[in-house]
Amino acid sequence: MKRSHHCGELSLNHVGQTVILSGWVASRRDHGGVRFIDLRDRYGITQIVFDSEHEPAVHQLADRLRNEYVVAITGKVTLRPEGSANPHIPTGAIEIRSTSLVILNEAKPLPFALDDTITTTEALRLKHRYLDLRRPKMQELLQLRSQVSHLVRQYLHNNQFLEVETPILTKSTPEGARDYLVPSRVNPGEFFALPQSPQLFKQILMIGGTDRYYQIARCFRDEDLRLDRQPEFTQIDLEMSFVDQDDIMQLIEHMVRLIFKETKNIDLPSPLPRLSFEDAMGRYGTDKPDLRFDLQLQDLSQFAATCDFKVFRSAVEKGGIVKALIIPGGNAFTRNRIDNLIDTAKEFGAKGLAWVKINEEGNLDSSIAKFFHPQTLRDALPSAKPGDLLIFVADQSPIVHQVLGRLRLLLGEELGLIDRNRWEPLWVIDFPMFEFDDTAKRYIALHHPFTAPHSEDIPLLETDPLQIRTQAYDLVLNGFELGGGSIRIHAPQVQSKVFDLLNISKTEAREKFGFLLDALESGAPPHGGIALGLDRLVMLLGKTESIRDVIPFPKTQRAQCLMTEAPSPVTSEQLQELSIRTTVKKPTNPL
RNA sequence: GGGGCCGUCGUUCAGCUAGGUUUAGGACGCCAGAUUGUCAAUCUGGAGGUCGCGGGUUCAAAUCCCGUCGGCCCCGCCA
Repeated sequence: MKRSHHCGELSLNHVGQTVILSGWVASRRDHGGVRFIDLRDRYGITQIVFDSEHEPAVHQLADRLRNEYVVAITGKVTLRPEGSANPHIPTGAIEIRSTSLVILNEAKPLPFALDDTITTTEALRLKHRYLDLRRPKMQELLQLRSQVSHLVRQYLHNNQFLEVETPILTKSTPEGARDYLVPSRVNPGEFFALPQSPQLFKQILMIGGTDRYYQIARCFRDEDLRLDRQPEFTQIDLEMSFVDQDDIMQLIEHMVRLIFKETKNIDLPSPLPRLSFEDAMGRYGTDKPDLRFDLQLQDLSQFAATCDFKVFRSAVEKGGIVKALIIPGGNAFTRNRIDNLIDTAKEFGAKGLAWVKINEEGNLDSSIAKFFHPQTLRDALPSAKPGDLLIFVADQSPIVHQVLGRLRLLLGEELGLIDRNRWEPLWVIDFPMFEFDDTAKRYIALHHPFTAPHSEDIPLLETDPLQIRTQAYDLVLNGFELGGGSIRIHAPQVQSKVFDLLNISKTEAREKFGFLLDALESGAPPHGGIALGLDRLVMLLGKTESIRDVIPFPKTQRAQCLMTEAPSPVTSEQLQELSIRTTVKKPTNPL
């Protein structure tokens, strides 16, 4: 019995036809003389009727059906009786009057109900992922993900990109994230690493004349997990030769716009807004601002430098800054709520949080109000209104930005300022090339060490490296970093200068990236690229709150797969063959 | 490495902050019966947990204490 149709496609147009459907019993309703089941497959749900009057034998057999039994059904498509149509499902106008039923497989009672209003713990869903995946919502997300991948392939193929696979077993580069290591049996004591990204290979491909490369690439990072971070994740990875920053950004904008239009009929702005790293940090306190609400950081450093409040003045004298958030309606905040804000600010790294209420009469209401001339403060914060609460952080700028940036997000959430139906993509550009790590007393690369500086900034390599801005760009959507890329360094002298500044010695550089350095000296074209997080993109498009919902078989926060119970101990024979001994005290050896 | 929340029948939740009134309760699911128009079907009946695990306090622990395991969220980390 092969199915003639899917469970989501039958309608009034099919009335009278005899069809065969297969699928799972999603629910059953037994009225004695007549029994109903909802038959579900990937495409939808169709109601099946078993009638004792016309088909007593089939009706009798249907008594055995239980949830998630797998069945094949033959029957005639009929119009539902007057008043019993179900407007909630696409096939709700019709039903199948079954003339034959084959039970293909039975199913044990379920560990959890497969509703879309699922209330069970995620752990249970992950353990029984094969059941969880049957839920229409999960099917929809899988489908969405597939559709996005397909659109990406189609679009890039149409733009002369070659899809190239790069190695999964590759070389460990201890810079950056921790590597997943894979021992090599035939090279005792030596290890492959799983790629954190195909970065070096795609640059090599450009030097190899590939011109345009892409890959939907699995990447691996052995770091701690988060809501939007998994140890293995997928990137839309691409690289192009003989292009500049704008070429790549435009290509990606077109692609992302296409994806949003085709999958969700959403029109993203064209062109996407751009914000410099400096402005993003200054106004939003982060390099991935959520532009769905305003609540910008207000710079009060000038005001602070001349005010009577010592905390503010001395922060500025020590080279720091003072910034504020204007919380609309915050005058109504209770003392308790403000205290909570202060505690939160301290958790985020602030030494304290100053606050001033502007009461309805426009007067300042605060223990520190006496230090300020009300009018001077109002002049410094022209958009503050009676009824608002002002909160201030005074410190070195990274701390001020971090604290206020995170308070901004928190307050945006709490005050309901975020419109869930808005899509606010933007590019963040002109990242600094280096940061100075105070504890390690050395420069570290903000992006990665192959990122090219703006050509006019190259002389600064010799004089003032912290002022160098790069040809790097991050695509940000609703506060999530969707991806980032850059024009790469193709001049070997520039590359080695960068390694010098990063305190990577000639021998070290040779050991780690010798092949790339050789390649750069062998006719490297100017090139650049980008990588977009496919998982995050689908997560946002699918309006689901966790990256785990768009990864069919994700890991828990402890980096474990609850279904397969990976990772797991291996036999001592396996370890011996690999010349490996663990230092774990009580290895729970399986054999 | 650190902080927070959580763990009670298959599921979800109540009971815990006055330890005994709990043979641990409700709902969903499950099992049986009834039921010819439901789609969260309905009605009647039934089975099912010793409260994540270990230890302690106590005459008495789901309830208090300590430890431990697991899940989630966050900080660090993620060039």
